[in-house]
Parts: sequence; C-alpha cells; structure tokens
Amino acid sequence: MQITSKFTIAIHIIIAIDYFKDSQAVTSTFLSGSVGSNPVIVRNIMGELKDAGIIDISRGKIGIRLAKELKDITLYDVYKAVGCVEDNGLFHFHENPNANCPVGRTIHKAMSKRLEDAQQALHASLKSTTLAEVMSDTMKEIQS
Amino acid sequence: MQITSKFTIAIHIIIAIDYFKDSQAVTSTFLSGSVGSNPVIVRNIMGELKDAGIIDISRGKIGIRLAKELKDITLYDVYKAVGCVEDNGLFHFHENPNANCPVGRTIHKAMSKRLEDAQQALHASLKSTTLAEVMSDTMKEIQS
DNA sequence: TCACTTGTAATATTATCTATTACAAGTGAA
DNA sequence: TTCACTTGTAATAGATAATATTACAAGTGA
Repeated sequence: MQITSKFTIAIHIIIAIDYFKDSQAVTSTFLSGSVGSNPVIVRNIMGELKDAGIIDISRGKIGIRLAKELKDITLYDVYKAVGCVEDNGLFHFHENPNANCPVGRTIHKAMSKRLEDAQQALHASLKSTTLAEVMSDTMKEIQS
Repeated sequence: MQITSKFTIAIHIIIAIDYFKDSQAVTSTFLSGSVGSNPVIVRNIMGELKDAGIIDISRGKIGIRLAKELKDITLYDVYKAVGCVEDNGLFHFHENPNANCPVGRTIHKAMSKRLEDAQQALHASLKSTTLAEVMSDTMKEIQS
C-alpha cells in the first residue's frame, strides 16, 4: 500500500552524489553507508538511474556523477526511473469482475478515467518539483 | 507498488448496492458474485465502509443500504475507508538513513514537504469525484 | 598484477495482499 | 421455538512483492 522505498533511496542517492562530489570518493559502498542499506540495493537503483540518463557510472572506475544538473531532474523523473510508473498504473483493479453482471462487466471502464485523473494529479505534482529544490531544502536543514 | 484492489472492490460494491437496490436481495454473497471474489473479502470491506458511515448493514437481516447519497460520497471517502490513507503516508521512507552523515541525517525532513504535497494532489483529485459521477459513467457503459 | 570498482544472478527473509475455511451470533418467518 | 438465512471475525494458507545478503564475474587504473 506504500510506494517502494527505492524512490526515497534514489532521491537520497542523487542528493548525496552532488553533496559529496568534491569531498569524497562516491562509490556504491559509500552511498549505502549514508542510506543505511546494502551496497547491492544501491547498485541496482544506480543502474536504474543510469538507464534513465540521470547519472553516469563506469564499471571499475571510482566516481559516480550526475548526468544532468539537479534543476533538470524532477521527482517524477526519479519516480519513473525506479519503476513506480508501471504499465498497470497506480491502482490495482480487481481481476475477476463478473462479466455476466451489468455492473461487473462495466465497472472497470467506468472507473478508469477518474482514477487515471487522480494518478495524473500525483504525477503533475511530482513533475513540478526538481531535485535542486530538494537540495536547497537539504542544505537548509544541514545548516540549522 | 500498487494501491490495494480493496479500493476498486469497494467502489464496485457501492455502485452495485445502489444499482440493484430495487431488484435484488443485496447480500455479501451476491456482491462477491459480481465482484468475482470471496464473500469474506466483501464482508471485510463492507465492515470498513460501515465504520466510515458510507453504508448501513444489520447482522442477520437481508439488505445492505447506502447510508449517504452517491453524490455525497467521494472517491477519497472510499479510499480512506479501506485504509489507503495510512499514518505513514503514501511514500515509504527508507528506515535507516545514517545519522552520522549530514545528508542521511536531514534527507527525510528535506523531502517530506514535497512528497506530502504530491500526496495531497492525489487526495484532492480523489475528493473532486463523487460516486454519483462513477454511477453515471457506469450507466452510460451499461447502455452502450 | 593488484586492489579497487560496478553488474548481476541466486537466494533468503520479511511483509503484505488475497483467498479460504470455520464457526459464532443476529434476524425474521414459519 | 426452530429454521434458514444473514453478517462478524478469527485463523490460516497461498501468492506476490519488497528488501537484504552472499557470491562472483568483469571493468579500471595505478
């Protein structure tokens, strides 16, 4: 019933890559220490962020880098990168409504537009925030 | 990663209660036939809808009834009734960020406002649609 | 070559969702 | 009252998904 923590971990990773870029060798092991998770979890998420064009990695070589500026990455980009936007959509439609019942036969179609609208509202909100804003909020917290 | 099908089942149940109110004895077994699920699943959801003041049920007696008019029930009311709005919120924050790391120590607080905004956008959209509209869409589908 | 890295498969461990059985208890009609 | 029906709910099982871990192949640069 909750959206996977891969999403918040991915945000954490991106912020940490930028925050430590000039002071640390940023590796999956270092990041997993900050996130409080396993290096393999971090590597898998890193792979998804790489596939989405958000970060650059090269095997063997130290140094994970952002492929875009923070201001050009939205929460939605990250959300999508880690697979939260599935083919099936946010809402799980029950699978076996009775086709012999007038309500069962039509309810999915009748609901789908309204639920898609709700999902779009969520997406629109995520698209309206960039990682630069999250970084700004993070710096404020660090300094307080 | 998807919102439980209890939500769409609950919508289905409410629409079916209204649709069949003058032509059928509406019981949990009848509803489960329309939904394509088990009567106990339906009874549990019915219990949640009852607790939320959306339907009236009395033990033993046949006849499940709406406690409100369809126009006074929003998708959000149903969403909340079946427990989709949890204390924890829609997004699962990773549980062990490193308190010894400046990013790990602050990232949750820095993200929370933005993610709450996104959640509120979803809720606002669900609040803007009533079950009367879903019923109207259902009737259109049935007639076509 | 060596010490490091990332990539990924395989597996284990939970947690959650969904389904099912069983039975207690309420209700109204015969 | 008795009977046939209902809902309420506990207990359990099974399926699916989320998260964690181990192990190792393979890339990189000193």
